[in-house]
Amino acid sequence: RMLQTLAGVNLAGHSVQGGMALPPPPHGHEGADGDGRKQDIGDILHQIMTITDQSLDEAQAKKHALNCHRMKPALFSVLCEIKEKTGLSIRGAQEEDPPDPQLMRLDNMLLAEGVSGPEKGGGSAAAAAAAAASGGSSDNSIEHSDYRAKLTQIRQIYHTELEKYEQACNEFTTHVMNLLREQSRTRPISPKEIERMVGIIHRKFSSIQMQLKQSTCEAVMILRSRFLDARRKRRNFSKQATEILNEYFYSHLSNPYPSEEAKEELAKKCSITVSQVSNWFGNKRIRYKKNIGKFQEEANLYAAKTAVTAAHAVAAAVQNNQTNSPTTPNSGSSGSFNLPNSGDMFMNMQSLNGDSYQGSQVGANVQSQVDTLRHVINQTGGYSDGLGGNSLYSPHNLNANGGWQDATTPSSVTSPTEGPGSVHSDTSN
DNA sequence: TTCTATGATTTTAT
DNA sequence: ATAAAATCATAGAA
Repeated sequence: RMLQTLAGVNLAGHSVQGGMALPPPPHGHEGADGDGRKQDIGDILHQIMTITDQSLDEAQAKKHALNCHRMKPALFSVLCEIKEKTGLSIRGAQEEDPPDPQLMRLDNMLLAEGVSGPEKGGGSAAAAAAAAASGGSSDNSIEHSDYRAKLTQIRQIYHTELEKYEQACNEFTTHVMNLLREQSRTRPISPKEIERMVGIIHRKFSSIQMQLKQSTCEAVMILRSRFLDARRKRRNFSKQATEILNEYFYSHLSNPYPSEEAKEELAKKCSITVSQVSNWFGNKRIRYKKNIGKFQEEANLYAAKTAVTAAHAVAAAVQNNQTNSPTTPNSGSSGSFNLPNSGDMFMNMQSLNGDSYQGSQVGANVQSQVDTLRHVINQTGGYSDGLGGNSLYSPHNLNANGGWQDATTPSSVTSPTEGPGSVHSDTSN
C-alpha cells in the first residue's frame, strides 16, 4: 500500500512519462474500482521499470520536485499515520538479540587459542626470533615455534579478513544510513528504525563473520591436532637432564616428592617444564616401586655418585647437630615421608655414627644425604644384616599400606656380594 | 621386525 | 589439586 501511495504521489505530482491518469491517491481502500486499480498497478510497474532506466540526475530532480510538491506535507502526515500503525507490530517483533551460542563458542575458542586475543610478543617476529634463538637446542622448541609461526599465520589471515569484513560492514551501514536519511525527507523514518536497520545489517554481517570464525577455528584445530601429534612423539630427555633427575630421586629416596620449588629448580636445571618433572617423578616412583630389582644398578650408581660428598656433608651436619643440640629422641618426623621411615633413618644414623641422632633436628638437606647413605649401605649389603637392620626394615616393609616406604625398603632384601665390613667402613667415612 | 624404555595421558582415589 | 596406577604411543635397541 505504501508503494502504491508513493507511486501515486509520484504520478500525481509529475505526470511522469506516459502521462498516466491519476488514481485518487491515498484513499487506500481496495475493492471498488477493480479494473482501474489493475490498470494502476500495471502503470506503476511500468513506472518502476522505467525508473531504473532514468539517469541519476533525473531521479534527483524528481525527488526534489517531490519534496516541493504542495501536497507533500499532507501525504507525509498520512504516511506517518500508517507508520504509526505498522510500527507497533515491527517494534514488537524485534528487540531480542540473544548472543548466538555458536558464535560465543567460536569466540571463546579463538580467544583461548590466542587467535583473537591481544597480540602477544609481536607475533611472527617474536616467533621467528624464538625459533632463531632456540636454534639447535631442542627439537621440542623447534616444533613449538613452528606451531606458533603457523598459528600466527592463521591469526594474521583471520585479522585481515575480519578487518575487511568490518570495513565492508561499516561502509554498508553508513551507506544505508545515508540512504535512509535521504529518504527520511520523503517518508517518516524514526531513529529507532535506522537503528533497527543497522542491527539487521550487523546481524547479516555477523553471519558472514561467523563463517570466517568457523573456518579459522577449523584451521586452528587442524594445526593443533597436528601439533598434538607431534607433541605425542615424545623425545627422551637429555642425558644430562635424566642424570639430574635421577640424582635427586635417589638422594631423596625416602621421600621422592620434590616440592613445588624443587620441581621448578629441577625443571630449570634440566630445561624441561615443571609438569614434565612431575611426570618424571610420577613415572619414576611407580616404576621404581614396581620393580626395584631393575633399578638396583642405577640406584647404586647414583647413590655412589653422591655418597662421597654426602658423607662429608652428613658428617659435618651431624657434628654440628650434636654440638648444637644434644638430644631429644622423640618425634621422629623430620619432614620425612612417614614415621617408619624416620625411624629407619634414625637407626641408620645411629648405626653409622654409633651415636644418638635425631632425625627431627636434621634439615631436609641432610635427610637427602642420609637417604643416599642408607641406600649405599643397603645396596652394598651386609651392613643392615650384620647389625640386625633387616629386622628393622622388614616389619616396616610389610606394614606399609601403599605408602612409599615399602618401595624403599626392599633394597635391603636384595643385598648381594661384598663384605659387610668394608662397606661399613666405606660409608661411615 | 620385535621388544623394552620412557615420556605423556587417562583413570581412580584421596 | 596431587598421587598412584594403568595405559598409550613412540624412541631406540636388539
